[in-house]
Amino acid sequence: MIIEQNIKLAVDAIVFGYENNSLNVLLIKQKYGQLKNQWALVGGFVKNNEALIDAVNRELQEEAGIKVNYLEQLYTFGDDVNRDPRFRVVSVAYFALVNSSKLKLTADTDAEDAQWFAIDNLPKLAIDHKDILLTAHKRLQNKLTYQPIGFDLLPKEFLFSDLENLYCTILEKEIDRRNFRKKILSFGIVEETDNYSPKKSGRPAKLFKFNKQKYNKLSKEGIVFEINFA
Amino acid sequence: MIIEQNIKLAVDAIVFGYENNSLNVLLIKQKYGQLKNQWALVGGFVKNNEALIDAVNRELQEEAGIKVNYLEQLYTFGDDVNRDPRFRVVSVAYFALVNSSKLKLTADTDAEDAQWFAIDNLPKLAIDHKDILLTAHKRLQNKLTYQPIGFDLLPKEFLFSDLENLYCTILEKEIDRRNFRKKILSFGIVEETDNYSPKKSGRPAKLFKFNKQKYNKLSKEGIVFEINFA
DNA sequence: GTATATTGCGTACACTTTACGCATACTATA
DNA sequence: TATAGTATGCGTAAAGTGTACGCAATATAC
Repeated sequence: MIIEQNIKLAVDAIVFGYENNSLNVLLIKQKYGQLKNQWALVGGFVKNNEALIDAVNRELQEEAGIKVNYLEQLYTFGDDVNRDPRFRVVSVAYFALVNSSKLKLTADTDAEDAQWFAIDNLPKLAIDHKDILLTAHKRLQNKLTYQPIGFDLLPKEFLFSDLENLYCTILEKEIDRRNFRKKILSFGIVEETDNYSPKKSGRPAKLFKFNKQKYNKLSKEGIVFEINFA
Repeated sequence: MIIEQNIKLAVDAIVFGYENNSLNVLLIKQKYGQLKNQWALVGGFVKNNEALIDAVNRELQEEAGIKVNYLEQLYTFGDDVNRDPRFRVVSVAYFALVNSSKLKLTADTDAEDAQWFAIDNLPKLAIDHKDILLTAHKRLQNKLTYQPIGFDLLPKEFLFSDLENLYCTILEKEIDRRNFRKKILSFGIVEETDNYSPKKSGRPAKLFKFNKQKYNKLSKEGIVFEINFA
């Protein structure tokens, strides 16, 4: 009975990037096989002696040439036995964040092309990858409200206005600039630097940075970092 | 390359029950194979044309003879390629809740025995099932604070003191009885019935019931049900 | 009756969220 | 160099929520 099992196991990664007030997703164009030339999530089959997480990182490297800042398991898609037209595939989806501003995408071994797409302007996607992407989008929106993961989408040093716009863009709502600043600063996990950003107009703004060590410390003490704006 | 994949896919269920101020977990004693006579989570291999969720419900029926009130995917365990001594198994774990008070466990086809164990008095478990269980326990504690899933552990009609004790027991902390009552009632998703519970001492207490329709309605409107007590 | 136990309601105080005012420090342009 | 425009950074009052209790009500046990 066990020996007869004929289910393939894959991993997929939903990689989010943020640039110019736009939330973007990394997609690759399939190079081979039945799904050739279709846009799809980064992903592939798990090797026999490979941890799931290693499989994801390998595919990220092979298909887009990148390393990500944040990676966590999202959900395992395996209820629709026909989700893949080729044969039964159960896919463990992972949720990833990168700072895309200085990133160079290089479609490698298995991909014809790798590109960023705005979340609100996606192409047609292979099989059920659109559903997976929507699940990931919800997770991102949700997680952003109680865990400071937005920093993984930004450069090391950033403006408060960038951080604020990131929250506005991802959560799709207006946030009072002054209350947002107060709230974030009250957590004590962002610090101002001595640097200023070159700007076109308005008062020069300090660059800030995220103190990950302090966050980890406070997090272990059970302190929560919730952002809740009506 | 795909054809050479040799990974087995399983599902496991962590079933929680609550009785007499004790949070319990359902375990089964393995009947066959290399893990014979070891206590383990309900679970087994997924069939070729079976949805993951169907596999879980089937195993719950086959190994313990039960249907559960609440079921959701928890996490997929597949990073340690040697977690199962027999061969590589990736397991999709599910998190389940039942009202165990009127439940009859019947170790069926694949199980030698099926029993409840208090979460703080567990036997030695097969392979990595202890880790899976701990993950589920954390999820339960966490989820209870923002989603009204406690009702799935109680009978249809229950005392406010039962509900309160359930929260105290699972969250492992003291809760002010009067503030808890106010908070829960403010959600508008529990209603009093005309029935009273037979008690040994103290003022007779009304039985309450959970209004799931109303919860679903309010939930869709974006209302959150957070319980946060210091 | 008196002691004990549990329920159900109410209220004051502290703390957090929310809305918004305004000085500051730069650029752009006449 | 005056003036308009723009974004930053700090502060404060009002509304809302959480927290810590007090206490009457209604049962059982003796």
